[in-house]
Amino acid sequence: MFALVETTEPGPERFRKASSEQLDTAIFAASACVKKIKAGETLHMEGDPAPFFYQIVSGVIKEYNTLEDGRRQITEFYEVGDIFGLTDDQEHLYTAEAVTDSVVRYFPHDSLMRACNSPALSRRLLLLFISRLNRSCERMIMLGRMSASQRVALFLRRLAGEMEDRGEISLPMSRQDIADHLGLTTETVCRSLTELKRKGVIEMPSARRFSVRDPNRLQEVSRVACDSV
Amino acid sequence: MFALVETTEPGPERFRKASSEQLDTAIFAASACVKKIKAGETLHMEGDPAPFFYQIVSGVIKEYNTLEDGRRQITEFYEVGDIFGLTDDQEHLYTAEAVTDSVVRYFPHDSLMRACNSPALSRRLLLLFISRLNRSCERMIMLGRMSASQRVALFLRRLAGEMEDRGEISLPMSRQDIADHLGLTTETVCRSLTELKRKGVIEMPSARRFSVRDPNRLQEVSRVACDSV
DNA sequence: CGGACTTTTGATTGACATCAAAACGCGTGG
DNA sequence: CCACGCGTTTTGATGTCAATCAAAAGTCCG
Repeated sequence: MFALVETTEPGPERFRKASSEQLDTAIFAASACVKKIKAGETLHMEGDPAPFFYQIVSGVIKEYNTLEDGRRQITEFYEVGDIFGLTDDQEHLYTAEAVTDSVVRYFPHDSLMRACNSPALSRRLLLLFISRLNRSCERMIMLGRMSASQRVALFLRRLAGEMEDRGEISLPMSRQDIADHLGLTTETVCRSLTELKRKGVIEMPSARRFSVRDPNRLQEVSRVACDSV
Repeated sequence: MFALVETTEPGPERFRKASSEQLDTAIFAASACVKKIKAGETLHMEGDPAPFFYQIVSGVIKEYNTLEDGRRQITEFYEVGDIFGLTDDQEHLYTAEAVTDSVVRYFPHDSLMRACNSPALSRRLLLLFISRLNRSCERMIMLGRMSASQRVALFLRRLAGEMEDRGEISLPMSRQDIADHLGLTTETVCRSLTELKRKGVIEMPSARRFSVRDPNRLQEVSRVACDSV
């Protein structure tokens, strides 16, 4: 369980959910406990003490910040195998909330520092963080320089890419969540999705499922300026 | 030179340029070489092979991505002591270009992996990366959820905070650079600055220098919605 | 079936981008 | 020292994309 997994690169993507995300946690396992949480429940809030960090066994967890006026920025959706809740000081900077019913295992915060005694694990951790930084950089480009439809298209592409699926893909998060992740409003997310459906780029049998009908068009939309035709 | 520096925390800031940024590079030093580059010259481009990573001896370096249509997203400005150019595979994902005439020392890429043999250094690296991730998360909030004036105010506050100065602070980068960092246009950056000047929050003796007249107001502007009064 | 929440569509507004041009700096050469 | 040219910064006028406001349609569950 949670073996050191090496996957092949999925293609010429400049940014990708790193294979190193699949981190061997066997070394932590001795001290690991498991916890179930229901959709909508929070694991911890911003400012809470951080005795633990987590790895997802099943489900989806979102990590976000809240501004004074209630606006949120979801920094990441985590899935099976992902590790989150790492912090340098003793408190969490983000709120972690379950998107779906989930199971996580948790590890004492200091086991991370102990992990540094193992060169092999240190390297894995280093690679994990580098890939996280690269992903977060992609986010900056998205948030800083892309149009609404580009953001939505890229988001779908990432989901589809990770799922490695040609069939139907689940969209476990709400429109509000997507909006808070992409720096948009629910209405704008909806309109962008409608646009993609109208053009025949994607299909949505229900609000929380989609499939990519025209991967090239989807890539096109997420790469260049905005809408044509 | 480049001793292990521990600084005290500057205050109740949730995000900050981590003290751990000051990383002991003595262990790399055996293999270190020094390079000078002039303002506007690039150290490396996106896609270049990445035999080295860097630490700044003097000057300011910007790291950015370019989109197909020429738009840029500057992911970070690095200053004295900062380390950059770290990558997991063998090529750089970002372009690094000197903002001012600069001096950098560079280290072979694999010395990073060798560093993992030292538990102490591994811990330092881990903390460095965690603080980088936290900073990049602050960026996401800024880009995703803040107004133009909030972004500019926050940018100035970060500069002022890092400089730890009550007097005049240098603004080494151009308006275009600031815009490309904040996800805005030069014009909007200008207008926001003019606004702050008009309100008496900052003073600008020249386009590339400023001082904070009213730190509280500056904080206020960077925190809540937008302009009042 | 009814109520509450989520998603979608429509109308309007507003913030920032874009387009355009003036003002300002700054280095070069007369 | 001043005139010139060029790049950067600033201001102004206008346009546009996404936010906001509002309401209808769809979905889930008791």
